Amino acid sequence: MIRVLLAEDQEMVRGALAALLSLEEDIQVVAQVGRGEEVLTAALKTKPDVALLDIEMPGGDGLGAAKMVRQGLPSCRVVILTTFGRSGYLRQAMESGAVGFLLKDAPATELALAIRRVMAGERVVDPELALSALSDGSNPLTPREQDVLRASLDGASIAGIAARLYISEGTVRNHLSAAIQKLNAHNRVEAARLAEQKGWL
Amino acid sequence: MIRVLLAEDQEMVRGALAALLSLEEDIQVVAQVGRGEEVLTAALKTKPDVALLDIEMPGGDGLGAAKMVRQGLPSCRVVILTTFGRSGYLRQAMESGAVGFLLKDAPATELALAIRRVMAGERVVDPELALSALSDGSNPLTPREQDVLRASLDGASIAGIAARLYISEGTVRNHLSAAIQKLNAHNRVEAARLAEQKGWL
DNA sequence: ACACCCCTATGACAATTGTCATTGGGCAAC
DNA sequence: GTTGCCCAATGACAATTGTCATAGGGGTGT
Repeated sequence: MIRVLLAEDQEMVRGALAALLSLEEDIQVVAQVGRGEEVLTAALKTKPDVALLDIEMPGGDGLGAAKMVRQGLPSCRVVILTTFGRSGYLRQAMESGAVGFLLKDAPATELALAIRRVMAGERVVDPELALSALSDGSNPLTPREQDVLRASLDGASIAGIAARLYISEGTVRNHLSAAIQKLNAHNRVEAARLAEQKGWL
Repeated sequence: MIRVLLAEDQEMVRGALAALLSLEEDIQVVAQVGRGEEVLTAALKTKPDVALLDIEMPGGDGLGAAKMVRQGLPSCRVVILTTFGRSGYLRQAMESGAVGFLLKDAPATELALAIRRVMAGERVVDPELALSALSDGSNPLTPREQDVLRASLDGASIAGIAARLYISEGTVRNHLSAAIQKLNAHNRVEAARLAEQKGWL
């Protein structure tokens, strides 16, 4: 019996995935959580064989949770299950010690298969996504550039960003200008959109 | 036996929801589709009692599909199941003839309950969301203002928007300026974000 | 017929934004 | 200890963006 921990913030989706997995004879969902920070605690308590983690969650994302699980319960294999096929996410997931990376777009039948495959010691990654992660290269943005772009996402003004980050407006404009050029964008909004799309923020 | 049509673009979520519903003795999923344009055809062929529709789908959104189902198969009750609790979505859903509006954040147990309730002739809407739809009022934006905001979402320049809509740059700036004021924003990006968040685009 | 709103457009002005050159401090690699 | 990178800052300049007044055409409703 494969013991699975399920982390996913949308309750209805989580419950539905649990129902899906419960149809499999050899799989048992032993824990369900809806927040990143609850993952490790639940893992330590229930000792699952596989942790199935969403990335976007309140209270700490699934990538951070993956790292903590690897540390605190090395016997547990981590599989990321996410909506977005962002190359940066895949890269971070692998660096965090995940052995699987699934998209919610994939057929429902893939889920149980993937779980069995990681239990058999294989890695499970959509080959197309793996390719795009390679061709996209790694994140070219410095930490500060990521900060200013993240702060640009909701339409804040330069003055607003500067205030939020406690730096001068000129510095904000310098970072933005650098990011815009690295990403081949024409303004900060496009740059922020591009960076987010690749999972670089 | 309640016959249900399921429309949801993420295959894994769709399959999982189907598994969830199949656990109920009195519910049967008779059709599954992943695109808006497939909804009506499938509904006419399988004559479901309830159509469970996601909003964001490729090939025509769930709100348009709801209207078509109401027209083509009046006996079928439409329930919207969506990630985003946007007041504009709720309003449009009701205008499209939906009798239920569920969030994917809601507990998984709610789903079957909601289906049974709409079959009993009730309407099912999150009360909190209904309130915010009332307090938000209706969409204050003119069609053209919505166009320019939608075109602003991806960070296009004024020149780019003007080209896309075949109007002069000056006109674009007029529409944007009007929208910014109506939404109490400080620039077009913030305005676009606010409008999208309310389901006004 | 008239009022009203929407769309389109222009010109002018002010404010914000993006670019570039330059400086200086801190830190890590070699 | 020198090189290189990141961060922060300033000033100046150019480009883009937002505001406002104004105006004509088209459609709707009364």
